[in-house]
Amino acid sequence: MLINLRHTMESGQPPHFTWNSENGRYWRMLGGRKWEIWQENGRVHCTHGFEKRTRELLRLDDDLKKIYRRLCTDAIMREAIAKFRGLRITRNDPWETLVCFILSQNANIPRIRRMVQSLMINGEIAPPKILARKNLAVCKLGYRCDYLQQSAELASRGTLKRIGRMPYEEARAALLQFPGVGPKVADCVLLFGFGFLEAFPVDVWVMRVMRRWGAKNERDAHEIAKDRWGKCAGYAQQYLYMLARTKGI
DNA sequence: CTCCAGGTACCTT
DNA sequence: AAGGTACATGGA
Repeated sequence: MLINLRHTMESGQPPHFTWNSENGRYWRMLGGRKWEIWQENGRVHCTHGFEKRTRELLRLDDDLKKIYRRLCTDAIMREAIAKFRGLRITRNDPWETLVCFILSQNANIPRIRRMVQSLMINGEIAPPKILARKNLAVCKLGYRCDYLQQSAELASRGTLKRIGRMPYEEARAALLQFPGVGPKVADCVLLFGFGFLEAFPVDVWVMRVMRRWGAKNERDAHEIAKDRWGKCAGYAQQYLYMLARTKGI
């Protein structure tokens, strides 16, 4: 099984904000139990009883080799794949993903992580109904606080459950109705929360790389991504994001 | 002090 | 349909 756990867990995806790194292992609480994941001799291990959830989180059923064959048609992508070989897209809880990326705007990863951690109860992000009426002044969310609480209100009506049953385009339109959710955050939630691998979040880093293919704006970037990578666009995005960040593109 | 950080909402052309 | 700006907060 091809996977690099560190690249996967520490690449700005939701686990980067919701999981803890300790002694070379990763852990979080779920349902009052400690869920631990680690890698030895290439193989992924997890706390007994979490095998199915681990498989889902790390998308171990994705055929990474096949995805690479689709992506590695040019030098930039080949470089990214060589550098971050084994990086996988993760599949996370939609509500937690929505919270992470509403908070992500105009913040860096350490700060996003702090804000997310401040919203946790028993190791899980507080559910919509709680968050909607909780006083979040001590959480230092800045202007994102209103977005979050209004989105929590909307989510508390089962909206995310319904979105989960929609096709990609419809789900995207529905997510854009949430306060504080624009194109970038919507695509992150579609990719990391709902598992749509065709989603292509365009942030400042990805946009910088996409200029190499002639993209002048976000619309261009999406069009190019869809043409070149189709249902693998989400994977392409994650590799380009990591490459841009480490190379300072 | 200024600039920037996995953007969005809102206001002008 | 594009382009510009304010927005809280904290670290460099």
